[in-house]
Amino acid sequence: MEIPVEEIKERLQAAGLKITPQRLAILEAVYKLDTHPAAEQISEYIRSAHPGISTGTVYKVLDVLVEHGLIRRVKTDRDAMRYDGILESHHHLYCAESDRIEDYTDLELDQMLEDYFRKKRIPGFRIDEIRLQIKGTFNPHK
Amino acid sequence: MEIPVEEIKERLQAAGLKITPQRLAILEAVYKLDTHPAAEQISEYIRSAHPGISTGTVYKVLDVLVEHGLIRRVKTDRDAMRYDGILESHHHLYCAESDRIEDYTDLELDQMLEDYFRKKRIPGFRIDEIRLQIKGTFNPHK
DNA sequence: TTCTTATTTGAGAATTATTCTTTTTCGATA
DNA sequence: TATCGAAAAAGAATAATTCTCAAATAAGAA
Repeated sequence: MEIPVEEIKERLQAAGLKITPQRLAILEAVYKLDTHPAAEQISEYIRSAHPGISTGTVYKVLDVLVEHGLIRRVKTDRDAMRYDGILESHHHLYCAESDRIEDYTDLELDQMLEDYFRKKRIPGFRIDEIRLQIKGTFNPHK
Repeated sequence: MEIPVEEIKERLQAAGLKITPQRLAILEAVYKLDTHPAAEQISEYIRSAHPGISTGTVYKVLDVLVEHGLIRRVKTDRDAMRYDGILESHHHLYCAESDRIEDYTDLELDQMLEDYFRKKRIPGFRIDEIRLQIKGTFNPHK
């Protein structure tokens, strides 16, 4: 996912956020590291080009970006919070062995789920969004 | 979910685990607290009856129980890891407002998903389990 | 039942991830 | 370009969890 800096600036601005070098660097990092990185890995990545950015800033900026809907949190059964720059509806493949998370997009599936829950309501609950955690193994021994 | 102690002992034994008062208390607590408790809440709960159990032990025992498939981890977008004593296939309703997690069991849905993924394979990935994170709001204003 | 041994626990220090506080800096509008 | 409120830096503080190691104990053997 290669997004030009201009586009990133526009997104920040559209969200009503000031454009700062730190925000640019961090948002760009989330886009580039399409491995659902943790804050730690984002820090590490941006430090090569922007050595001055403090850890606290990374966390704060990530929070702000999540609050303003520019990125998403992805939680695993493991340790740290991870982040995802893709906003389109999608699901995740989790591999416990490798701790890898991959995106899974499937419009047909989404349609099926939407149809299903339009008919079958859940009493006392209004659904905003459905995400599948698909657990399994990458490259299973053939 | 009221499970007799004998049954809990059997489950531990069936998993090849020694029966200790700590394990009994903790597993019982996860069953009783059917609110997807965090380690902290489990600690607090069992301390009333078993004041001596140390925090480290709670974490260690929870790990062991997860490893042996007696309970499950449930992670939210928020802070701490939470635990779930229900092993039957089920999904979760997340309410960001109240931080509540409720179980959602739907065999028809499970069947639909199973049928779907039997036909539509994901290349290079073997599915073990699918969990839905259904995000929304409890008791939406009518 | 008592013994034996590997397993488990307690205690608290250590680590990790994250948040908070204060001061300083800086982006954007006028 | 001056101003002001927002954002960042620094690092202390907190929360959740893990680790270490000595002491206790469950479960099978004798």
